[in-house]
Amino acid sequence: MAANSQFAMALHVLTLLAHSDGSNLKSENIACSVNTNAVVIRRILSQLRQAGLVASQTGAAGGTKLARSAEDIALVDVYRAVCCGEVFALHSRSPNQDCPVGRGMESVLCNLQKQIDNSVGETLAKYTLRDITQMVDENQHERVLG
Amino acid sequence: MAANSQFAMALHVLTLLAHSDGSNLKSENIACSVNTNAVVIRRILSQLRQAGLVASQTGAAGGTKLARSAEDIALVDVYRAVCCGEVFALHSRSPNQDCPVGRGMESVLCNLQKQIDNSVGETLAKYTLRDITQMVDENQHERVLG
DNA sequence: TGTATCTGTAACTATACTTGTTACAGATAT
DNA sequence: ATATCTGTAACAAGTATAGTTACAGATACA
Repeated sequence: MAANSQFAMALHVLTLLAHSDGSNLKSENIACSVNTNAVVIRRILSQLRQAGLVASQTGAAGGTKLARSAEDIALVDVYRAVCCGEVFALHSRSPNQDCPVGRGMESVLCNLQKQIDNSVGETLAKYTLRDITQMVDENQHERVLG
Repeated sequence: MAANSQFAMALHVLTLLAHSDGSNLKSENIACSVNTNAVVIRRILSQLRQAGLVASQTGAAGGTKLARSAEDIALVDVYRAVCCGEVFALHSRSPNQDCPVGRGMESVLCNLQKQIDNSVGETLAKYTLRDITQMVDENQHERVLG
């Protein structure tokens, strides 16, 4: 239990929801496919709900379904929803401001961080949830590399 | 002390080395600018050394200097050297293989992971250590966004 | 040759983050 | 009413990163 796997789990969850078109899925059933606890799933669903990607219903016969069609959910939307964090972190302690290099590094690194985040976002914007479901269904996993 | 800031620190270290052209820098002095412990710096230098980016000398009057000129060190080289890890992690437990979606997710996610890593690498390949030192020197931090 | 100074690395601690788990209040279909 | 679901708080466990201390080994230099 180390690195953040929320994006991976979120994509898995959404793929399941896309498959059960229209009907509510229970967190318990989703958890079974993802191989984790139902509460972990509900936590992820909570973030996806706040991002407007899914809609949940409480009570008996409740559950969660997609709030938009799979074609209208880009992977970057999922990425932003669970906000996995940055590719690299800045210094945990600020650099020494008495040093010219230390003084200048932070803003340079911060800008670089933003630029990398943008390129990740652009890559993830190329694919929709529908692309993922198709790859999972057809086992045409190569498409994601082409 | 949370996210991996080794790439940020490595870039800071290399920028300092690029400034002291030719002469050895002591880990203690580098640590002062980065605002951390000398051993933390030596650990990062160890990785940069293995990647052939710096050269160290033990003993009195020892220290570390760049092994190549700053123009010949691309940021992607630094990124690979400290191997910060992936943008997102795969499931910590494998998905349920009895579920069609669970069975298909892993390879799809793995391919997506590789593609993202490639786009990060391409972005970082655009800049060299010289670009960083210039931005730090001239405070033309905007360049990294242009 | 002896000493001071530096690196390289092991070992340990502290901290923080992620996940897993239990528990329970609130909502809702039947 | 009751069974069944979600939402969320609270806590435990595992792990990664960074910080720190300690010390062996290398080397310049008096």
